[in-house]
Amino acid sequence: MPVMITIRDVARRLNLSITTVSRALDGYDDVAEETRRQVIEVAKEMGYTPNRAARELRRQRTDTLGYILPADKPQFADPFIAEFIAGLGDEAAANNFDLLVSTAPAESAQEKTLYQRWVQGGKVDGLVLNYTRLRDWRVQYLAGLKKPFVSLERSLDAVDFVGVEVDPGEGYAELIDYLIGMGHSRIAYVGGWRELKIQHDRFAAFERCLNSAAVQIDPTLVLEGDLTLEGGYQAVLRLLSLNRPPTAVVCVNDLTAIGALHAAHEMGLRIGRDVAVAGFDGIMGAAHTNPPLTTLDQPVYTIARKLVSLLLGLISGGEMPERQVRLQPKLMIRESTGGR
Amino acid sequence: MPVMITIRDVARRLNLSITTVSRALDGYDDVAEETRRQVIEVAKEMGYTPNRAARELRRQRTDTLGYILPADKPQFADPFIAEFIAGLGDEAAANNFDLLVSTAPAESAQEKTLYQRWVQGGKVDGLVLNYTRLRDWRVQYLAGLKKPFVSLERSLDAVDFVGVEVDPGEGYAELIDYLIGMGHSRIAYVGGWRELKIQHDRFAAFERCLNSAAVQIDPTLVLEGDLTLEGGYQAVLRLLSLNRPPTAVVCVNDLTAIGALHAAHEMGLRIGRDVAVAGFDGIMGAAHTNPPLTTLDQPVYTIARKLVSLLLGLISGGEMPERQVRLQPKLMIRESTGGR
DNA sequence: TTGTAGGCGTTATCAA
DNA sequence: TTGATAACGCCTACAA
Repeated sequence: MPVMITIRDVARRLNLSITTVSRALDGYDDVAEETRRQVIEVAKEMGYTPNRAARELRRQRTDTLGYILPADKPQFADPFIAEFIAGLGDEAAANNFDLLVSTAPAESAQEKTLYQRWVQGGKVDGLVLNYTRLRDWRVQYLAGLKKPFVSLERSLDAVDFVGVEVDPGEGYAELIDYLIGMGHSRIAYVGGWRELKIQHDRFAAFERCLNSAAVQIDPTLVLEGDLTLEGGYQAVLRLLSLNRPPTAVVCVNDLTAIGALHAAHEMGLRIGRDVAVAGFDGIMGAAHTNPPLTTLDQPVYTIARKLVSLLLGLISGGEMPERQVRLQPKLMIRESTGGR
Repeated sequence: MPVMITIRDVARRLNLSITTVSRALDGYDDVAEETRRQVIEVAKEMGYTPNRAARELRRQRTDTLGYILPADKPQFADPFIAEFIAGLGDEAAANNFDLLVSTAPAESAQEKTLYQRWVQGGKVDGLVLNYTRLRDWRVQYLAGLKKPFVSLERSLDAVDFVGVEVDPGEGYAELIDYLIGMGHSRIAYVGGWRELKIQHDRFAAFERCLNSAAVQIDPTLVLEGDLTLEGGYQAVLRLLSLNRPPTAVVCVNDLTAIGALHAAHEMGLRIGRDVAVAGFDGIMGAAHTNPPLTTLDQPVYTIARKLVSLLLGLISGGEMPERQVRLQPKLMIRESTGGR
């Protein structure tokens, strides 16, 4: 058993009350300067660190934020997730908050148990959601308990939405215009789970753009992946094996698109010439795929920091100068679609 | 402020004492079956979850394990780390423990503060270390406080070592034999920070193998990377620009090797013919690089689970049937070195 | 089988 | 400027 040094030990050593020690360390101004100096010195020398559990119990807050990745397995290897978590962690740390991260399959019993443990068990002061579902029990649950949360993309359940939204409309308009300009008319879409807000929004924008350009959407060219590399790979293998395969594949995210690159490669196609591939996200590394990937770039890291900053505002309960942030992704044209 | 439901609320609702409720929920056998049934039902209905802070304070343990990734930035995108953390998390979860993860640059003040906060502040019951340094203050610190910890690779400071070690000796012997058999004599090594135990051990094994095969080591062919893709890329660009470039490059880990593949690709070399590249780790995806990567495969996920299982043994303080686990990596020959 | 009461280490209120 | 004291919510020896 490691020795635990408590505030009592420090107080005894200095012949002070624990009250004074506590206040000296917390920077209250009703402590004599000399006393404070001594307290800080001795505390440091003794290696005293306040006990988290005790402090949390007393203060009724944890200075901890939570993020539960909705995935079957921990997909930290997904660069989008890695950037996202890095952003959350950095902004949290910058405000002296910890970030608790875990994983649970979307809509699973496990997911509900985990949220309940964290929320009702008081493990976190607030939560960040992403991969929001159109109807999202998490939103209803948290809103019902008045537990602070923010989300990337608003769910239809969100009455009082605080978070960040990325509008795919203009970006897709640009992308589709460009693809059509390159002579494509058989354009496929590899999406994600249909309940996902991003899938819904992005595919709707995609449809809208094709319609307004009077280009037919062939239903056999619309496939559902799972946002992973493997999903993109499998879907595009199928697409390219069709009698009349597409000449361009628009993917709901970059990972899917990278899987698409693999598939096209394996089928012996020249990417950018025989078939065009585009992604969405602008993850680190998208510029360094083979060939470099055309994508709609959104500042994932910055978005994550913004989400935390909004969440902290919500927790502290003060005035919120802004409650929603709306962004446009930026089209990055690279060789996977034949370049400019 | 979200409503917090405490054990008191449940007790009041049932006209029972909190003692009885507590014992009913914790499965003590001195509770009437009927009482227990009611308690469980009402607790569930009210959405009661024990307050973590209170429970931890009372029990003087947290059922939480910690892992601090020694890196400048969160490198969750590193597949080795992703697998490692997944293993830690899964084994922890299987034993009803949480896993707390954070990042701090090796040897930084930030690293020390974080360890101190977690250890002295009682945030975690035990810690997992990897990327152990030859002289590692973490080992001394934790051993001094008698705080349970395990490590992947033993530090020279570890008096009473509990953890997993992977011995590169035999694997490298096989690899070097094979490379020499393929006609290579100018073999480069791209390593990591020299204080790292894995760098020390792997490079020592590499040297030993070349010596016993009476192959000269050209010092200009030994470079220090940083275990990242970018580091491997830069190092190999330099190597291949030498007047007398190497014909084979052995890398301390797979990520470095993948960077090496990029560099060789960019220099227009045919990998596996003009230059051979080998890695170490056997990360997911190593078999799917272009071309597939020859590597020394170690079961990262399993190692991580084993580490946690050892740590839990240490924490519970019972008999430890095994305190050290030693493993041999397995040579996987693929096209990046020309295949068989 | 159930209840009473003490205390885990902190912070905050109030009095000295 | 400092100190005594009462919670925070839970678990558990001990008493009933």
